[in-house]
Amino acid sequence: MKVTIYDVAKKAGVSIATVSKVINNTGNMRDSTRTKVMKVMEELNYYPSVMASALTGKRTQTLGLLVPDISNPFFSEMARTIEDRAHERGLSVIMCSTDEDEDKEKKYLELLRRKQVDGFIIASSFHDKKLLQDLKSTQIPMVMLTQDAGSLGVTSVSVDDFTGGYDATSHLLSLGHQKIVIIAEERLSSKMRIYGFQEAYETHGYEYHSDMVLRTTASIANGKKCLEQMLNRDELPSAIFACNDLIAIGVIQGARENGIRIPEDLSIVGFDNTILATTTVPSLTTVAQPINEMGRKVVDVIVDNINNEEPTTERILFKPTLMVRNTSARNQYVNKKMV
Amino acid sequence: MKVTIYDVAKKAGVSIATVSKVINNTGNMRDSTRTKVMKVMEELNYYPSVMASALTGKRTQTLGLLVPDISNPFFSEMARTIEDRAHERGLSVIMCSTDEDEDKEKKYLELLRRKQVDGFIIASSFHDKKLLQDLKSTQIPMVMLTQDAGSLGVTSVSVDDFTGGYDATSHLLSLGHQKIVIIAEERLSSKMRIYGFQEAYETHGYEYHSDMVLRTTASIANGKKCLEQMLNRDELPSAIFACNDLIAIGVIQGARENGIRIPEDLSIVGFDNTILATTTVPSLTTVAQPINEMGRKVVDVIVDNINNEEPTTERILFKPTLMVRNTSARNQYVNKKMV
DNA sequence: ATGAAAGCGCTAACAA
DNA sequence: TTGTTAGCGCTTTCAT
Repeated sequence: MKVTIYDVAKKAGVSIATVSKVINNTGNMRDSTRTKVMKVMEELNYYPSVMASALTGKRTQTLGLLVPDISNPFFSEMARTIEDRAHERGLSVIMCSTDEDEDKEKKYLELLRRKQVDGFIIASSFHDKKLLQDLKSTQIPMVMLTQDAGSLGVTSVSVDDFTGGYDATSHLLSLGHQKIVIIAEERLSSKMRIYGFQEAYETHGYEYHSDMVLRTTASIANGKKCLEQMLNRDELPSAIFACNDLIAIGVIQGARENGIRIPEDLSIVGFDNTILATTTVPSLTTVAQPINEMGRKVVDVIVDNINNEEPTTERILFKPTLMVRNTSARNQYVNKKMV
Repeated sequence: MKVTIYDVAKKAGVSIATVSKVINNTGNMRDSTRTKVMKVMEELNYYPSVMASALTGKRTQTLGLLVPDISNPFFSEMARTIEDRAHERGLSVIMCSTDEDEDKEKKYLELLRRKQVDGFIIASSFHDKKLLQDLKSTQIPMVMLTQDAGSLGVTSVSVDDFTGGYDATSHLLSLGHQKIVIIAEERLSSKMRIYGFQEAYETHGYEYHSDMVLRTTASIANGKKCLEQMLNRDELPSAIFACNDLIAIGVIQGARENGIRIPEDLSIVGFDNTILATTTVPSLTTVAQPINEMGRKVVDVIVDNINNEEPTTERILFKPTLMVRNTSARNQYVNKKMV
């Protein structure tokens, strides 16, 4: 059977209170006692039960991480740094991929609450804002990741999506592209990128039309689909700004299959700078999010929230960096004109 | 404060025992009672504590997943299917990336035991076999994933690595390559792939030398390093079989940077068939592991183990599939001879 | 059909 | 310095 604190106490000839003290390294006692107890714990291969200790009001030492899809490299890279930092801070993490599905959001949130996680890191956008509101009212620490909390009044760690969108678009615009399509997701972060897109258009003195925006969800297949859709409608622009690398890769693949040369016929800029951006050919021009710093920061913030009474409501914005690689080039049409 | 079973009982005007029964859907009681209690639970927003219930001998309903690195697409794709299936079966999963580091292996194993996970899925290879032996002796259900349990006598879910190695090598050999280098990891699965490699050599009537084997750990950077190392020593073969896609991609990148054409000058075969295999150019010839089926199966096996007294010890082997794409081609040298 | 009470493994006063 | 004891929120016999 499982070794309990009683077994240790008995074998060490002390009370369970004493054992508890050595486990938690609290209280005073003779050195010899501490040593003896530790020795017995060792011998018995004793592991204190986190369950039991959590039940007495201590923490469960686990974090809930909600992401849209852990198999999306952006989130798996993020998860990795979160996991590492969490472990450094003494916490484990339970992962949940919501697919941004309303039922799963609810289900996983409830599940994690039942498991009494010490805090939530929410990188998945919620359809039902009320769920988040409810969660907030429970006082369980929570931090939004990759999406500004905005109205919710909750701490968030994200990249400056507006600027990212602006930079990507400016890059394309200054390359002579005038007809650019932005492929966005249905999330707040995409919305901000669209605003950045719009702002860049206006700054450069061009006119922005809302029909430059295409919506989809993050996957290679969907990126390809968008490209084909444009092709069928004979509306292919000279450049595409995809709101994440997965979609961008899909566009690249679709282009290749249809004999469209990149970047000669079509320029593409992605977002995230995942591993995929460097392994594709041509390598992908994309907006980098500082994944490691963000992952580390989000854990530090949630740990602070767990340890302090007062929840913070700061909105932490990281700086995006445009990584110019090989899928973006000067608009041929403009070139010809100039020649 | 947190809503407990007592709050529900009080408000519903029943005892906690009754509430417990409706939670677990056990025992008999008047329909009206059950309904009333459920209504109160709803109103109070009551979530039974998994902690407390686990303490009374029930399960924690969580699985521990040990992988080398969750940001490796192979493992993140695997984690995704595991997570999904686990949730379907009512379990959550705590992820731990060990980096195949001896200290982390030990630390995470202990951590997960303290958290009383119901079972372990171990996809990370352990340096210290004794840890695994100890774990096994605790009777906590465990399943090895992507590595045959072999001597341990524990259930395992893996791909037939020997055949995978054999197929990849045969493919290359029959393409006229005689000098092939295999880049392997320090894991059991790699070892089996090497044996498959060796077997293919022998079957095809060629001579196998142990200096055809290079060792490294899974990363793009390491793959590139291996390529450069061969280059420096002027020992570049006409084909390389990398034991996973990450390494293969690194080799491709290294080759490109050094002006080596793929597949004209160098053929490459990877292993795993991750998302990377399709996004690189040329697309990667690789040995596919049925990730989804494996992930699903491993959860089903562990759940069975949790529910039954008797631990199983079956070794489940999935069939690998060679995906011939564009990084492997006929050896030029042989071609010329034939012409 | 319902409830009282013991106990799961641990923590934290409070006593001794 | 060490031990006693009352919970923590729940399950589960065993009474009623």
